[in-house]
Amino acid sequence: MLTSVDPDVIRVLGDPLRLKIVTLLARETLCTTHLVEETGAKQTNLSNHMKVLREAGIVETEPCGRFTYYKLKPEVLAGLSEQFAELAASARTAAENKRACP
Amino acid sequence: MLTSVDPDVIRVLGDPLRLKIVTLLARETLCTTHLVEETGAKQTNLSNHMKVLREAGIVETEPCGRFTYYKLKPEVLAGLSEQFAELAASARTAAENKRACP
DNA sequence: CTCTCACATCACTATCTGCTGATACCAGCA
DNA sequence: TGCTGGTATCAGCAGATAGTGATGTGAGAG
Repeated sequence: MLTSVDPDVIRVLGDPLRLKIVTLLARETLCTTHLVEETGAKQTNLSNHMKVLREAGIVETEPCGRFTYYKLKPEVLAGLSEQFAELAASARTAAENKRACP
Repeated sequence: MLTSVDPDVIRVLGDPLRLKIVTLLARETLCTTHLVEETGAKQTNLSNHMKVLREAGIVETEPCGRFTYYKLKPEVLAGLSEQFAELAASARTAAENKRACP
């Protein structure tokens, strides 16, 4: 089945800074301070983006004393991967399915 | 290797209407008239989105008389799928890689 | 040739979105 | 209990973006 991908998750990942955050978090679990160092972005800006990522269900927070650790939810990325794979597979056969000119 | 995904392609796919177009094109090759029928969007609006999709390298155009057929480039979607799969795989091991609090 | 139709481009507007500084909140430490 | 440092929230602004109507272009049909 061609389960249409959720536009919201993709839109959230479409921002360059957020995608960088996700790439960093794919390597290790980090807290905001680390992300500030790695990305060079302001803390406020990062906090906003982390909120967006959290509300999109892409990351989870894990308080650790005064720090907040962020970890990726791999199943979300895996789901995206699968849905894009389905789209790609379907697209390969779509070349012959040309609807007649109206 | 953790090849970072291209934010531009993802951002382009993040728009609901564009994602719907891509989903439709994954099923069959269509021209603008068909897309207007299927999506209910104005022709001008669709033309704008098709331009964005074309410039992002996601679709190809194929003139057919007065009509313009759009077809997906499956390799782009397949590439996305692969990159998200890599991110997901890396994220699964990242839970243990917790950097120490600063 | 002229008209029609499919599509692209232009100009404009309303809205959204990312970034920032100021500030509030909250946990641990002295 | 007051202080400090890490994080979240708020308000505001500038730039980006989606949508729309008017218009241009180009290929076929009559």
